[in-house]
Amino acid sequence: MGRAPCCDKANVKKGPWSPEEDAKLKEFIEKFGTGGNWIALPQKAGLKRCGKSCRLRWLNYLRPNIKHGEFSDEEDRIICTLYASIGSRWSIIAAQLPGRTDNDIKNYWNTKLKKKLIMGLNPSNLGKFSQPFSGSLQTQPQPLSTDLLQLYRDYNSLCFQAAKSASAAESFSGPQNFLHCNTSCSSSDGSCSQISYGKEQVIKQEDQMGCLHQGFNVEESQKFMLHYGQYVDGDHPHHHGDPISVFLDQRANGVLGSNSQYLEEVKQLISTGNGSNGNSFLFNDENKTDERGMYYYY
DNA sequence: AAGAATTTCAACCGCCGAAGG
DNA sequence: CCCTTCGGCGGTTGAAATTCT
Repeated sequence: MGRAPCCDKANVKKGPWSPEEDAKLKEFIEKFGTGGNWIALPQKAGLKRCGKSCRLRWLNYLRPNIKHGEFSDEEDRIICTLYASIGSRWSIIAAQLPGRTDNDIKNYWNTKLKKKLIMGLNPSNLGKFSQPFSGSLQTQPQPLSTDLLQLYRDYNSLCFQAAKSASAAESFSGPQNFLHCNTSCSSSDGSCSQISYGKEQVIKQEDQMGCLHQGFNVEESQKFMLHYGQYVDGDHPHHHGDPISVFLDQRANGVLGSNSQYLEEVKQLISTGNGSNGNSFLFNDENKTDERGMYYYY
């Protein structure tokens, strides 16, 4: 019954690949292909590696036409747009970026792009930019679409709906964070955005004004700062429970709409080339475009 | 210059659906 | 059906590199 075990874990090498191992694997696959069986491949190729490890090494590093190095602005926009639509479906996102691997994109998102996006959503940063920019993502801020504003509003709305009912709050991580957070926080530029938590909250005036200038009303701006502040404080790339990720994942997973709806959006995006329009990345959602604003990411 | 802190990213882990037996 | 393996995927880890103090 069944098949042979995947590999003998005790006799399998782990850790970084040596140039010799890389050469063996590359040579074998170029000569014989994978044979449709990764588990059997290492033995045939004379490698003391698990089949899964070989597959990963080939797909992420050795296979031809892999693109290494900086992501372009266009690639950034595609990743952000697709992430906003379908969440962390890295393999689907990678399929739209020739030469990029899902692992690469996942790392890039978790270490750089997400930060840029969230920095851009912080109203205290918005005031720093009086004019929209175009140009390199690394050196200049760029405008975000109003849809990201809408994403954040959806998120805040969910938080407050959920906060009204204990059972809802239990099933949604955002409100729990919101309700139970009791730490002080400061924005990344060192200015404190939030002075206290609990029922009495004080929001730094200029940050509120930043929100208001960007189309938030007073209540929204306060909600925004509360959520944003708790993420920025102690932010670390290994922490993936930040509000915007949780929210985007839940949205993509159907909390705010059916998954198929967003997959449809992706298909449309790809076919129409939307999301690569000038400096802002936009995706069509006729229900969520009642306002326009300009947001930035570093 | 040196130690601490932070960031990066290759690689591993574990789960899941599909399919073999 | 049920059990098992395989391939694929997303989440996570940790060593190395880089930046900060």
